[in-house]
Amino acid sequence: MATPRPSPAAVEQPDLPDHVEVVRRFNRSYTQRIGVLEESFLGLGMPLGTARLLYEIGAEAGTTRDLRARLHLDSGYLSRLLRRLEADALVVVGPDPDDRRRRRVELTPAGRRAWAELERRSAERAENLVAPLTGRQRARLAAALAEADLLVRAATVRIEEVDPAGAAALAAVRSYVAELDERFPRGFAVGDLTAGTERLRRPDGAFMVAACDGVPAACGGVQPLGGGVGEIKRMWVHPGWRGAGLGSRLLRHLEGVARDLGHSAVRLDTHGSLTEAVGMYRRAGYREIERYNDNPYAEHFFAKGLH
Amino acid sequence: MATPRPSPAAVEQPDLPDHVEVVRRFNRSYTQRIGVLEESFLGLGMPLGTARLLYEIGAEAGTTRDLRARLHLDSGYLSRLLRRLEADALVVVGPDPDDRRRRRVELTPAGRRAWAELERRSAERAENLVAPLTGRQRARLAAALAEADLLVRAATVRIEEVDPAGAAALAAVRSYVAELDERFPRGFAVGDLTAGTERLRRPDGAFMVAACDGVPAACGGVQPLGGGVGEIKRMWVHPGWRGAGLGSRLLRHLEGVARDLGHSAVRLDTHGSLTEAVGMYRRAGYREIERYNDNPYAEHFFAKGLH
DNA sequence: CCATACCTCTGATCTTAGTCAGAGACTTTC
DNA sequence: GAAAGTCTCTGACTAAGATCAGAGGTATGG
Repeated sequence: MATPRPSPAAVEQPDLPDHVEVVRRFNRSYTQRIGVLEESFLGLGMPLGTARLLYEIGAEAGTTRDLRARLHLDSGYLSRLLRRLEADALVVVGPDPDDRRRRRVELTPAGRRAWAELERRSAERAENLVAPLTGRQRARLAAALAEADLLVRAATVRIEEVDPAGAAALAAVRSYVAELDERFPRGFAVGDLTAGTERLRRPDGAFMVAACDGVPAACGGVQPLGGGVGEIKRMWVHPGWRGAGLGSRLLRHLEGVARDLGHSAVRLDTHGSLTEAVGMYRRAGYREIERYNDNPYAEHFFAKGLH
Repeated sequence: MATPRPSPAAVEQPDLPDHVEVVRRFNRSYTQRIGVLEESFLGLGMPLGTARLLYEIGAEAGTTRDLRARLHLDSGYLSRLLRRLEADALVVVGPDPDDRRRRRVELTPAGRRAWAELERRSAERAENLVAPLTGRQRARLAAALAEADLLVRAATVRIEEVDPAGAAALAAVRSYVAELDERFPRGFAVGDLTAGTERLRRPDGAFMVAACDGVPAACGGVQPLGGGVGEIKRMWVHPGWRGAGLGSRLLRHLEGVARDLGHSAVRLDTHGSLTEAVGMYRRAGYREIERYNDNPYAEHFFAKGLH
């Protein structure tokens, strides 16, 4: 955890330097120093939009549809940009074998070279930034940025309701059971992941996934337990995201969903080896109760009223 | 200091996550989430460039020349933007009394209202970013960003040679002697700040200032002491910048300047109450020597050879 | 007080960014 | 196999960003 340290501006104007002010101050100085350079994304003799598109294709090839979603571009505009890249022989556009209405975009060898050059310049910029710092200061900067990155990403992750048997949900649940299998002393018997998902569906249940850049970051669902009680199931947070409050946020969200579904209380069970989870439930106001099911993997049972 | 924590990506791709990678990763996620919104700088019914200009004028009125330098704009382009703001009655442009070739730009009351609205929206954006976080996490984010801000700013400060009797140098030196007066047990007698500045000029001396956004962050000079020895004088780092390595950087820079000026060693004196400075000199390879002058304020004397 | 340098503005011109309606190709549904 | 829906592309267009040469004021040094 970084030591709160008076920033140069705080010294100048010593009035309430609350969290919002720190964020704004950082935005200004950082975007001025980095963002402005970002705009000369290239000097590759290519306009910004074109370069960004090339960079995105290089990161992961896909259909024009994917690219439009990733970069928030108009279909006509994207089409034009692609034609430009095609004219420069940096990409090839062909029909998607799966659905021939769509078109797939891939880099040519020349495109890969141009992409590598963008990569190189981007890395060079980052290197120039840290160059004047000593090793210790670089480590401090890296630690501070990594911490900020985690929290900013966690703050901007969107929790979305999905089909509990759909691709997004199953990807998250697969990570979940893989971790259980690894952490439980005797492993975890992986059954059919789609079994029992009907109860996690409307009208009596729901399932949520929080994904970041397509990678699942957290998931969890509510299913009916009868008697106006809901049960929170399959709650999981990606190990890399722990400590950023994503779990508490998701838990609060699930409680709200349970309330909307008409439940007046929620229960859940968990294994003792999931210490972070047990701690989080306690902090969130859950009280430990007697065993309420015959789940062989469960050791702790919690409940909370939804007033 | 923030705990190095595996970021979500580091979990996915566990290969060398060096400092450059952390910076690049942060750039991507941060600019995607903040920078993109930054572009819709407002939806104030005003193009981005115009809004940025209005914002800059509001932050500090000045001549068109200043504004051009601050925003890196072409003179013709700026003129056009100003006319637009003038047409909307947000600014008034008039001749600068000091030099009637120049023109001063100021906000009208309506302009101040528009500027306040920009401020409000900018703060709102920062608030929305931290809104999903708990109080503890907000504090962590603020601390991490403040730390990163300090280091990034320190890394991007440019050290420039200036006239030791010029405005930039005197502003820094004024801060320097004000601090000496405050920290020395019996105060510091402030004389004429321009006295003795000739020796800090070429060909035998030099004076450097590191300024950030017009505010002096650090200063220091070299003057001849005779016998191929240079003396480092008036070295000072703004209190808000200490701990970011700016002092060591400046010191190294001054040693390089002294070498270029033909000196083979440097000396300096300092007061015992400036503990940070004493520590820094020791870390930079200076060894304590006998008193070499009659400076009544000096208690410690250092020297270092310039091989 | 004249020559020179400086400063801002205007007009002309160009590129980039972004939007929209509709044509044409393909897929799904009934 | 026709109708309806989906997807990309084209043409037409607008606004914004950016640059340049030169006109016409204003200062400064001899």
